[in-house]
Amino acid sequence: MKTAHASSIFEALSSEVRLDLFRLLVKSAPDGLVAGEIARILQVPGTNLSFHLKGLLHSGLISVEKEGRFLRYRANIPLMLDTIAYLTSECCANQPEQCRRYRTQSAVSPAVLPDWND
Amino acid sequence: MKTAHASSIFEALSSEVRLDLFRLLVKSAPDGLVAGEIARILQVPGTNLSFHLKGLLHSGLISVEKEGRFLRYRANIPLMLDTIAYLTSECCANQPEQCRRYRTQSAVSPAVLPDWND
DNA sequence: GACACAATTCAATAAAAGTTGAAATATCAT
DNA sequence: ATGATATTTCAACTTTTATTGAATTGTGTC
Repeated sequence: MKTAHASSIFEALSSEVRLDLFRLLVKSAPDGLVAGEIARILQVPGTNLSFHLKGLLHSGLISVEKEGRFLRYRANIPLMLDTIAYLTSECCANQPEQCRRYRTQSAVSPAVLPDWND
Repeated sequence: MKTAHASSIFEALSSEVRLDLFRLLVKSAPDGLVAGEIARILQVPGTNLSFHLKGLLHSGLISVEKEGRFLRYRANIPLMLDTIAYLTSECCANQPEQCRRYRTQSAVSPAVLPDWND
């Protein structure tokens, strides 16, 4: 995976609306959901949902299929697996041993992380 | 990991400059690099680099340590591993079997992906 | 055909992110 | 103390992203 594509995928996941949306589609796999259902579940105005769906589509993280007058969206799970593989390889580049050393620990002590309720 | 933190991490990785920066720090682990070295390697003006370093710092993906008049930055690899774990769990939520089915395939045929040279 | 429904596009606006040069802060060397 | 170096902060500006209501497109139903 190229860096440009990877950063576009992270860009797509960088909004809480879009992250929630993608997670919802993952949970709804393999059937997916039509736009109206998504809007109702996520409590997002349709026009705004379209905006975010377009962002996810552009990254390739979701796909769409026409179904009568509905549009059905699905998560592109293989691409997510590729993204995970990219992250894994970038994270451990040149030193797989280093990641192995960390793998059993927790990420970081709470004190050094920003407060996510701000 | 909370959704808000996860999306903030993806936000941090959503810029190619910051993604390159993070990858550079991963390759430089565990020593890390001081700001000046990063600026020289990545060919980014110091003032702009500071801006992006702050973003990565805020997400928790990198850490900083004072070293005389230098500031040394390091990748927070455990947090990246947590992020990978988050993605893995979100991606396969409620259907680990589905991800297993995909794992040996390639992500998607090139035709349905946007052109990343645009 | 006329009407209702699903969803998008458009236009306007508000808010946030990115970039740059100049100024400020802090440390080291003489 | 003075000057050089490392890095950040500040202020101004440009660009991009997010949100919303109104208008548009396409499909199904009567």
